Amino acid sequence: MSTVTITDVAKRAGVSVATISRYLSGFTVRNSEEIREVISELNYRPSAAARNLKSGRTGIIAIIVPDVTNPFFASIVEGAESAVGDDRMVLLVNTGAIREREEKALSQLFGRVDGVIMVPSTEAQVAPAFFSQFGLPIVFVDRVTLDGERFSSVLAENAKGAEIATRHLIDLGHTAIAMIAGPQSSTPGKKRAEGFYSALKQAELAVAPEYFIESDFTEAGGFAAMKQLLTLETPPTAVFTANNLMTMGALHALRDSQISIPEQISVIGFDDLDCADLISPPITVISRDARLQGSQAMQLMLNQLDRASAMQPEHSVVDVHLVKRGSCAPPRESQKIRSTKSATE
Amino acid sequence: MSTVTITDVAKRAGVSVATISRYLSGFTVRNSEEIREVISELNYRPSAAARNLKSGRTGIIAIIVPDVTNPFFASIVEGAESAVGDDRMVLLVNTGAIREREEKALSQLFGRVDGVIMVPSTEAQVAPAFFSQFGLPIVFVDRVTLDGERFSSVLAENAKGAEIATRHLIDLGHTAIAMIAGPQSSTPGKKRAEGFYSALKQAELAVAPEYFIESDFTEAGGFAAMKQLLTLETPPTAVFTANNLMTMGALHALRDSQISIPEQISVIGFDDLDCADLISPPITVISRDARLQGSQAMQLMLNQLDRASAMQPEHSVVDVHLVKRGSCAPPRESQKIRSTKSATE
DNA sequence: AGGTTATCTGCAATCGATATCAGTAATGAT
DNA sequence: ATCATTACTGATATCGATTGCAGATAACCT
Repeated sequence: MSTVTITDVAKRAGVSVATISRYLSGFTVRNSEEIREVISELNYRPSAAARNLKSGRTGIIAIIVPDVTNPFFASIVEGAESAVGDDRMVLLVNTGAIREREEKALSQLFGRVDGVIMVPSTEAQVAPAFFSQFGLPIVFVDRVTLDGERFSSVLAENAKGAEIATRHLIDLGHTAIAMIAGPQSSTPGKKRAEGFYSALKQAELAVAPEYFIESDFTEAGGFAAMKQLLTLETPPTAVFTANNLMTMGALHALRDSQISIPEQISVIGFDDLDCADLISPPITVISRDARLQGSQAMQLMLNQLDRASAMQPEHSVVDVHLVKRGSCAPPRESQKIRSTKSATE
Repeated sequence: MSTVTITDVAKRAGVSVATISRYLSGFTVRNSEEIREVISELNYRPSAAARNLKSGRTGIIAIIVPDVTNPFFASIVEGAESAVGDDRMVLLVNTGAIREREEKALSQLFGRVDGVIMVPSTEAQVAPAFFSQFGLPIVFVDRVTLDGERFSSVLAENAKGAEIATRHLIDLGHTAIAMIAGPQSSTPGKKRAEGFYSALKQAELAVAPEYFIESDFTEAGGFAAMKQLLTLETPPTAVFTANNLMTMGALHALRDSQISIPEQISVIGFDDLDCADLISPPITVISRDARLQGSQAMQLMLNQLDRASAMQPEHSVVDVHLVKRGSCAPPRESQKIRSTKSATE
């Protein structure tokens, strides 16, 4: 039960600790057969702590996410985990999107891990810069911080995706299009809003300020925002929700108010839902491969770790694409007329 | 940039390393003010590796799950994470339910962590026994292994939940009830099947072997199983799916075959779905608090770590309850006649 | 003042592995 | 037989912190 060390193995095998160490490192030693036996007999496992101390490496890569129960972040984590390789492991930190916890995690992590993959909750974060000052590599996923250019990152085509979504609604004939946006202090929140405005501008559509609601990427936020849109004198005929959770919230709000989709309102979301195709109607979304984003982030991390330590940051971007299902349709004639001046059914 | 050690601090402050160490451990030292300054000036962080080596503790608790992208496991992880406290962190291992990877993780983990919280994919697992032989605490969540009694665990009321689900269908008048079960080699797979059979037996209903399909807790498995049930000469009028993913799969199969719920078949699942209430009809399920399961598991782990090391294993069980939504209804008359011979209401 | 605590300090051993360095045995070449 | 080369081996310093021990200083008591 008490821990068996390399010294115990050496004694038992009648050689020096140096020889055991060499055997473990793959060098050829005289009586490797006997050593193998002694090791399995004593059930010896080299102490990771001692190795860390000598080598300065821990073999652990941290991944910091706001919330693993969000399927999107779970996929990123899973992707990163899948790419980590055999000789390293992943340490997960869940911050609940609370900035203090992010910073505290970062400081606790120092010395325990070889690098950090991070999905920051806000761009205003400064800790990473401070952190990397000590030479620990950081890779950002999905979001960056203020000085994000200095670090490797794997983003998504946020603006493009939002543009595609908005244009899809425009092409269907909608002119009263609302957006339930994410926090403008976060990368995807900001970029998706930009894409939305850009598409409207290209179509020369006026932007009604009450059709743009900045929410918080949570289901409750999406619910509240949708409810607010429904109280408007002339509610929009289509709505673009900026992430999966807010899409869920908006759908709940619509169901709660007994508004039918897409007859009364069209809905398109950014990021797929687990059950988007089981909902009636199936929900049209902008989708991208979150798992790939995670594994690419890990790849970038491994590059920094294994190649030269002073490397240029690499930036990678994953594709988005439109998944047409049944939640978007042309506005009804009455709606189109209504949209400018009159009331609801 | 190069790492600053306790020796650097000692030199700069003009005292011995022992004094610095004592300062860090909270002892009163003569010139603590100056030491504080030097530490922040040099931005000194004690090396976790060196501490680990001396103390034998790592401050890291591992959690091994089959798949974090399964919302149920994600909730367990989140719950565990939330209860870990300030001076420890959680290391996540995703095994993809592959047994080799589980065992490999276990052996890699040894020496890197203070304890392991594990959701084993099969009861046949023997590695944990081998593992705990070295004195590392293990807590099982949701599932146990063969010698599970010897370790702490946090299970759910699997059999009871399955019984409630099945009885709910029986009470609605169903007699031709099928179950899409999980692997009988896993705890929840087995227990839920037991609950199913037990409820049928209490109602004195015959058990048709073709109505019991052992699947694998995956969406694809649920899909295939449902398709198979639909090919039967007399398909069941109700089906109980043993986990969230298989429920999704079954729903996809039913949609694919254009079978309407609950008119043509009633569906009840074990474990809630993120969007169970957005699907039409909303899906009735047996639900339990996975997050709580995770946090309780962490609590049990902390007990073992902080209290006496030679402690009796503790066993905890979380409640389940029926969430009635719209996917279960009495069988139609025509169906009832077909199924065996008679009916209830 | 002298003696006894109480409080703090530095030295050095220690945790368990790795890596350097010098040393030994075996092999081959001449 | 001698020397060079190859192929291992063992003793030991080292990584960066913690801790037992003995010594030093200050505080307290009679």
